[in-house]
Amino acid sequence: MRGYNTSMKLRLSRKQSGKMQGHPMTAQRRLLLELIKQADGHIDARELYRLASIKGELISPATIYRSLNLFKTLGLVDERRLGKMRCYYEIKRPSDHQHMVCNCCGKIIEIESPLIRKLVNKVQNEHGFNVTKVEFYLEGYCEQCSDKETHKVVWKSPKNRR
Amino acid sequence: MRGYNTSMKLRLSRKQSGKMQGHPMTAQRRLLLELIKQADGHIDARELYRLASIKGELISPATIYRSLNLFKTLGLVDERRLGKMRCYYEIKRPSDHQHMVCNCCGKIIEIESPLIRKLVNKVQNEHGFNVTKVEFYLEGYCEQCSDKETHKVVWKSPKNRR
DNA sequence: TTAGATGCAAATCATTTGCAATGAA
DNA sequence: TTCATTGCAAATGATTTGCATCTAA
Repeated sequence: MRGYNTSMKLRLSRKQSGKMQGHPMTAQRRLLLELIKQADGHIDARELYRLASIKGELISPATIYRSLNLFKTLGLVDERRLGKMRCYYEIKRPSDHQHMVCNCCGKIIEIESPLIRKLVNKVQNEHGFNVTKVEFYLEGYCEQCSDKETHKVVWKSPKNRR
Repeated sequence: MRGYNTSMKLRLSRKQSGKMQGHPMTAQRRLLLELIKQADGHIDARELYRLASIKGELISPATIYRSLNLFKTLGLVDERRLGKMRCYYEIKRPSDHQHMVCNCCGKIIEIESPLIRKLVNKVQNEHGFNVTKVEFYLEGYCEQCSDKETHKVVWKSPKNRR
């Protein structure tokens, strides 16, 4: 029995869809999914908050984390922890791909190789282990940064460590 | 093994060695390294604190973390983050080995395969990326737990999540 | 003697949670 | 209507840091 909010409230509540696998599709969830898609992979909670804010849609951190957890549960997004950094989220894709992060510029490079699948299968058979998640993560210096020879300096920067 | 110490102070300060690559070898550091060695891999800060306490040697968390960081810098230990869990430490070893963790019982299985090195080399060459750290981590269910069919229940337990 | 280490408590940082208010279906 | 979601603020839990006090070399 209340009308639309004119101020900081979410504008894009168009109710463009019904439920989401049994869970209500809210404006916040729609926007978050949207942002994750647009981000083209590798976006974190903080960045989602920032982008939403820029769009004039303030979503509380609690909601962001709760939504991300829901998306994970529903299999809509994948969560990756790259190094000691916070978690990154990306729309779930069928292909196996892993990541490589540059310590210097922070660039994230995706890698894909049949060797990964092969390795997982091998391990799975040898140990009778039922693998549900594969995390192959490489850290180092990308081509450009390897030339700069500024590693040590930047590598120590708190900015890159957390 | 307990109760042989009356005061809370560190007893084993025998100054059994000089410096440690330029850094003073203190009783705390000696004990921590000792514990990490005895742990036979995969021990975390909390467990180190607990084990030290049991021995009657109270080492402050701050010192534990500071020591672990030093050990890492000196290349004495390796730090691994297994899943969302806290970091685990192990004495540095020459061989490449990675880990597989059971979601159900928490067991940590080490895996080793020439495929890993092969994969890293391949990626390195293809992308001109200078790899400094390899983290290959598998999550799933070990042989025993796969049979139990109690996955869902235990899997959700907060105990396993953090 | 003295640079560097320790302990303590307070500070960070990411994430979670309790609860009352709000909103989707 | 009704139950799930949201926002807020407080709680958590791991790790870090400032500072005064110790201690290895």
